[in-house]
Amino acid sequence: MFCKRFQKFNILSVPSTKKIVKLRTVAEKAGVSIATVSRVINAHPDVKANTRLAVQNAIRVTGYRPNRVAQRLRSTTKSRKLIGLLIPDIENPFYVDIIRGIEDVAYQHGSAVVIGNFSQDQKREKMYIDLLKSEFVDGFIVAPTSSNDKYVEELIKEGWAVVCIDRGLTKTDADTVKSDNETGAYRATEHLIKLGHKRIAFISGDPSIQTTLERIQGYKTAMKKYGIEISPELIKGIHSDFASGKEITAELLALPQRPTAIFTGNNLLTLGCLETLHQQKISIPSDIALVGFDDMYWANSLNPALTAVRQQGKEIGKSAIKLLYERIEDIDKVTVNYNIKTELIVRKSCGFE
Amino acid sequence: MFCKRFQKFNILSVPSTKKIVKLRTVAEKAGVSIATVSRVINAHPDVKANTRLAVQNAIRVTGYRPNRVAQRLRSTTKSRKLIGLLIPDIENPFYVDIIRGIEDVAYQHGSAVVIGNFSQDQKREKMYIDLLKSEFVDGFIVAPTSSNDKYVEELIKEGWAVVCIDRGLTKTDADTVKSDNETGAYRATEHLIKLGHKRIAFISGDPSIQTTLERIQGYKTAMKKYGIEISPELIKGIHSDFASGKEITAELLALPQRPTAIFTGNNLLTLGCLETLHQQKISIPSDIALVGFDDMYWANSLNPALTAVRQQGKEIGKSAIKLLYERIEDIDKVTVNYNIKTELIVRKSCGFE
DNA sequence: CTGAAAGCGCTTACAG
DNA sequence: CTGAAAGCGCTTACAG
Repeated sequence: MFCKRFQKFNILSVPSTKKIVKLRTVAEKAGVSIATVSRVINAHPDVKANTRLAVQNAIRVTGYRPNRVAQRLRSTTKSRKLIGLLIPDIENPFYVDIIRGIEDVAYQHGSAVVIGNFSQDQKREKMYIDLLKSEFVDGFIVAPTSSNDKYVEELIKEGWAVVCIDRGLTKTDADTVKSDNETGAYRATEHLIKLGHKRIAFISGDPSIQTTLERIQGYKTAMKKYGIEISPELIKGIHSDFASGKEITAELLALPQRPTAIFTGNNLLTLGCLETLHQQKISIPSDIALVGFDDMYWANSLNPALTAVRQQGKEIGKSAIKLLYERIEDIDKVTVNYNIKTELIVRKSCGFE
Repeated sequence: MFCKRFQKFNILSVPSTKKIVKLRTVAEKAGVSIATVSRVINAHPDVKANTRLAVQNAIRVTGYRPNRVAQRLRSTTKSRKLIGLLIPDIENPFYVDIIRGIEDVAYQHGSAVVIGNFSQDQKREKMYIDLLKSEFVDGFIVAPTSSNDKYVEELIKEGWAVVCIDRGLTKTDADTVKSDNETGAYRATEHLIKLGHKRIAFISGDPSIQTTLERIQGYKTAMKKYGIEISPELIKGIHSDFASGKEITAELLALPQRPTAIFTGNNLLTLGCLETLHQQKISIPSDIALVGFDDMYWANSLNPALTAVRQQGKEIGKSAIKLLYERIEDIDKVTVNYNIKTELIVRKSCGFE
């Protein structure tokens, strides 16, 4: 058979079919049954040391690798090292940080991660949930679309191992790992207040998301604490994306009485805000001070460098997958809530204290 | 049985085991054999219309979803809609763009994507390749670590469907989708030259990567074309990351004869460069002009907005997965090479023409 | 057009 | 401690 694909490599070579070393091959090599080989692979204790050695040797010699698909189909009880990850918006680098943390731990455990990005679209979310169920993942890490995301609730009720990230669920108990949004927003607002600002705008992001509400709460608490009146016109949120940041900043600048400081609710909003500010030649921090939620990798390359609330995205990811492993191990254990602490990184976009 | 997990929801509820509607359930409901149900699911033509309707109805009523694991184990010939994705560095947002393109098309096709981020680490790459093989993915999309990445070559030789992204393979024929790096670099350099610059530095990134070499080539071609002498001290590359960008910029600035313009080889290098520039209070573009390879989402939020070579990351991803589907369909078809065009986006970091 | 049966590569009681 | 056998949920020749 002639194979175009390998012309460059060797004109006579034939496409080898995918190599298939099975349990049977190893068993024959080692002179035992496939059951015994299976036991060695699964570290079953009741195998004689000599037998184990012989099998391990046969595995090495044959280059055997278990077929994970067959393993997954056969065994219902144990974890088969496939994790489903449901991300609301892969364009938001905050989630990429989380993915990195998850992937890091998954790699240590030999788990594979199947990713589904649903772009805040419920239909798409549902499709991915169904798909991941059909793939019989061990469990799900998911950022629910809302705090009463019915698909995620259903998943939990059906008995799947689920860990929520970034956002929790109100009606159903679930392990949750998120940032301490309220404190983070509080600190950022307080920082601005201490610098003498009173007209502080908050570009909040999508107000239907719990995270947004918590950040608004933090902002308000700080304002109240320092006895500053809260003007509703200064708290604005539509979506949590770049375009909204841009647009709302323009609205804010057009206000009869301009804010002297802006606090943006996430990294995309910050970038949108910056674009408008630069376009209108507003200088930071002399004309307007700026703090952003999310301390991204580019924050220090901005001019001026951005003062920002750092969320430990990678840490959130790591905690989430560790919790998921525990949940897989014991589906009925008490649920926990992790509030990963945030940190205000003071740089130059608010001026100097 | 008491279940802590559902306390909040309903103190009496019991964890339902995962719902299992199988072929058998549907078959009984429809009064046919499981073989017939299977045929309907797989859109086999030889099913009587009435039967098909009855089965489809039973599927709907029972809420049946095929077990993809069993499907994958059983059927060797057809695509089972699981794609393996091997990414060298998920921290580089360029790859995130690619992932988005891939995910977009995968979603349309009902494919799941298993992701492996190997952080430029060959051992990790190997582990993920083995893992994805064991999962019997339909095919791989991979950015090889180098142009003679032996693991990827092996994969192809073994008969797996593989599409390379961002970087090609020299010794083995493979479908490849990448940016037209040389032209992109050429245009950026030419832009600087036309603005009157002669001492143009190029912070190239990791010189062991093919992509880097192509960009260096583009830079050199432009310099020669316009009769400008190439000073080796102005072409520097270590790694393709933030730290290198920062470091090399500092070296460049310390040169007896400073460059008047810098061209950075990727988005991470650009950010590193910017940090050093801002720290040293070098003003852009009046002290130094800057062009970056990669036009990221933050480019327009910089001050000044960055002139950059846009790579169509999302487009690369889309083309790659489409090619992969074709390759899965026909493993022996002639390989193709796509050079996705780049575009110079002129903004303000080089001054005005 | 449809069904009975074999089998994908494993795991896991069960028996010895 | 080990093996023979059943079976996970499907697909696919084969026979009718």
